[in-house]
Amino acid sequence: MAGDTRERILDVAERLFADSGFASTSLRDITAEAGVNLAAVNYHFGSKEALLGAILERRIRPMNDRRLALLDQVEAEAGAGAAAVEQIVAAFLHPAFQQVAAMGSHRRQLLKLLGQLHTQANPETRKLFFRQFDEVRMRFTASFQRALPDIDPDEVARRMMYIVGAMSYIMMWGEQSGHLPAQPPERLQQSLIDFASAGMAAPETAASGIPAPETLPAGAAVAAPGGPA
Amino acid sequence: MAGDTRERILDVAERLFADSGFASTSLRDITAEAGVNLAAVNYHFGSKEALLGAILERRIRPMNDRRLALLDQVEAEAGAGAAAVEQIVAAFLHPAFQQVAAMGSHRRQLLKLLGQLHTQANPETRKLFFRQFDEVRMRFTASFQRALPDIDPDEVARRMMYIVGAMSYIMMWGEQSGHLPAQPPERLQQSLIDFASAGMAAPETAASGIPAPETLPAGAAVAAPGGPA
DNA sequence: GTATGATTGAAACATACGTTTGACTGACAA
DNA sequence: TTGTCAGTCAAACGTATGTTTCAATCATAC
Repeated sequence: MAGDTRERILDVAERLFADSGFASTSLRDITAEAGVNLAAVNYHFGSKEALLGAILERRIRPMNDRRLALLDQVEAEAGAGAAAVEQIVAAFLHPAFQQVAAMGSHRRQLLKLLGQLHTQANPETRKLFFRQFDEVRMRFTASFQRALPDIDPDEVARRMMYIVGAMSYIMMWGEQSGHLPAQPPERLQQSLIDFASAGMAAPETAASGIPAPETLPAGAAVAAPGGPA
Repeated sequence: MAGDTRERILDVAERLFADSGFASTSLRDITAEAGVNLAAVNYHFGSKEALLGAILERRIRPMNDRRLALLDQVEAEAGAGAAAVEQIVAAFLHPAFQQVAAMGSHRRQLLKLLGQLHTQANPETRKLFFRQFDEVRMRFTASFQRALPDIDPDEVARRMMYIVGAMSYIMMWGEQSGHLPAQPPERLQQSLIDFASAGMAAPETAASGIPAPETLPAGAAVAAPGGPA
């Protein structure tokens, strides 16, 4: 069992972190379930925090590499013109769905982990990690802007965030929502591509308009949203 | 200081839970910052977990009540016909933005807390809490289905999840993303309404289509997305 | 004023945590 | 055979945790 201990720790820790959160999962939980000694974590990774870093590294990097490769293809096929919005969206979403599918029964874990990153990991782990997304974000934003010259560039960037949010949410909670029939991944992916592409290409509303509910008489509101705190 | 201790605990705990996570925030952190005795939490709330429940109750219920009230208005104005998609979307999103705005400098906390709920709180707190969203979800889904009779009802429900995901994500991370200029809340809300309305009303792609990247030669992919684990 | 019940206070409780230690094991090279 | 060294192991370290205890305090009603 050469690199075996290390791998078992990674596998088990990934699952437990995702299920119960980073802070709520103890090294004793992990090592017990992995059948390794408690000290093995600090021996192989240095600290609990570094273990989290190793888990993220192992999963995220290949996914983002594949996103960039697909975007290269899409843009190459488009030649001098701009790529179709649906194609760019698909290049962004597909590796994530592929990743989740590849994790089999451990679906959702990667994304649950990502969601926890923001609040659980210490700032250094956080920053160091999200830098991995920077290139992906910039390349895709640029490609969208080329495909949608009429949309304000900042608005394009915001809409990319909406897509990330929608993707994360459906992957985390979609299959355990209960009130929705389970879907084959390809169908779900197509559904999200439909939604995201239409949203990304939506015409912009002029800056003036506050939507109708705001203008309705405030008396109809039920309760103030809590104190000032 | 009658109900004062209780309120101060709620305020401080809400902020610390949101910033550092439920498990990572100790009762000593909370009570020290609130200037109350350590035992006050267990006296007033019973347990740390129950404190979390009280925090959520205080914030979520008014927001959801307001959502339903706005939806009532929108549907009343539409009379016999179906309400406009944008109006329904706005009725859903506006109370959330209003809530966030009302929290002033503590923006994001509510939603960070919600994000953590899934992994941090124990299952009972979780279930008991998300039942608060059931009525909102069902009423809005029904309204959307009436406005979009051509879209499969399940697809409508899925798209509602996308909207929730996009909203949660932008509220949690939008303002600290760094690479996006800060926006006045009304603009951000309008931006999200544009995106969400277009996505909700998007035409459905036939079940057959797997998007283009899937069909590209697999050799172009960079790396397999990690092992089977 | 005094009794009563709610609230606060300081201290302790038992447990769980991440990390470190130092002895031990096994494989492989000299 | 001996030496080396990465890896494993049981045990302990110091600290932080949520919770409990019980005396002290406060407001209020009699």
